[in-house]
Amino acid sequence: MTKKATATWRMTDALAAKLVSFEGKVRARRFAEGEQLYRQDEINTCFYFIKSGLVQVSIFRRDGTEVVLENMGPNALCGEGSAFDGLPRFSTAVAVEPTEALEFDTARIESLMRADPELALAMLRLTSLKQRILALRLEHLVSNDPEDRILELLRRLSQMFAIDHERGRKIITHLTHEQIASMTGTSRVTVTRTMGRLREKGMLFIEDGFTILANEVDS
Amino acid sequence: MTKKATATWRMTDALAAKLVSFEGKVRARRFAEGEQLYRQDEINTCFYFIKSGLVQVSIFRRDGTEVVLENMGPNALCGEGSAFDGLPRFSTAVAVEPTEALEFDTARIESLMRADPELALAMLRLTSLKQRILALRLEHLVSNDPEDRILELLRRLSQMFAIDHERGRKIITHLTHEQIASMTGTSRVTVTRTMGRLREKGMLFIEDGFTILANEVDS
DNA sequence: ACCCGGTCGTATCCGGCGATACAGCGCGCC
DNA sequence: GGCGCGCTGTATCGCCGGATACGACCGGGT
Repeated sequence: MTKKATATWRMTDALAAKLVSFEGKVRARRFAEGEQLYRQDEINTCFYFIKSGLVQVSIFRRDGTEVVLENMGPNALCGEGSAFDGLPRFSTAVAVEPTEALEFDTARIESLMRADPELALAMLRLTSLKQRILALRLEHLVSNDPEDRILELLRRLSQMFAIDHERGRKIITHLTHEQIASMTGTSRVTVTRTMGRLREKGMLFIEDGFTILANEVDS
Repeated sequence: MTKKATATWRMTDALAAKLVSFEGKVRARRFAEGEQLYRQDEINTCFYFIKSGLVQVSIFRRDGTEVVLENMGPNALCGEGSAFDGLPRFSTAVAVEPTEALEFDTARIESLMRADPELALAMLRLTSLKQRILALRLEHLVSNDPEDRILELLRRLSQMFAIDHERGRKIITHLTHEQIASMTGTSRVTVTRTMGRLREKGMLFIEDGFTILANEVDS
């Protein structure tokens, strides 16, 4: 029941390799637990490639509630959204574990891209992936059915982190019901209720703290 | 009460100019009303810059319901999401008016970007903007309050299309309640109910078919 | 004039989610 | 060991949005 490794996002190894190759050419940074990489509403032009640690990216709503967008683990990129369009950041990123990251500055990215034209393509592929994930989350959030919302999250985790298991795909990321609630826009109670129902239906199993998504449910 | 000009998205002029400058270097295409630019689940590598016309981008859910992502009007880009990551398209784009577009192929984009390094940067700025819009929609979709969901849409339209008006910002895009419902994940009935409430509260006015968003509501 | 399709307004009913409260439980910490 | 904290499982209740149905209105077409 390791509490660690709760990441909910990562990129393909090829893209990660491309970004890692800039080690030495960009600033290396370390963030302590609880330190912010960037904060909602501020304007700056940096984005971060996470080498190790864990960063929670979330939006704080007017009413004070927090919407968790992702937990970015090793080999994830964050902050590139507001780094490029020059508008205030729409999310906040805080390290929930000690974190090592590479800091790219879009003010200097042009010269980096000139030196390595593949960087631009890699970035585009990556932002495209993020766009896809966001659109799919949207698709399921318009539904008010919590089962739908939660299954979408589990399927995504299954694709990104799960390993094969006799009864399905074992998701090696552990999220509390409260975290799931905050990512799916439901209440904590509804998450347990819904996951209970899913278990009864045989779409889901719990084994020593890990969630197993039945194959036939796995899209 | 023109029925036309129902676009819900456009980009800044500077970015549009950059893409228009490729006229002649990429394929020009025309789509008849009802024709599809691309279809959900298929794989291909093209994306489109819309010169004139109107294209509806939507996701069809398993249960048959349709989630409208955007109505792309002149100076909008669509399809770049699945063009770059090589995965099946997550949305369908169909021309709802006769449409002229420039067709970019990511298979050839590398040479285009080499010829004009600014293209990559323009694309990144654009996908970043889309990421922002999607994230903000997400922020409000997690809320189950229809008022919240609908105001988010209206604010966005206000920023993109509205003109100043004595009582607020006049949104020159006309959407039916049904379209709003499909974009906000509520029912048609709830949209009229909610907009009625907003009108009573003085946050909203209707004038010859156009919606006016009161200034103090305009974020 | 007539019909008709699309849109907006409104009523009723039902189901299910959110809020709240509380009980069991595992784990870590003093 | 004992205590406390965070997580999970349930119960109750109130409220509100979805489904459905129906009527009014408007514009276009024949």
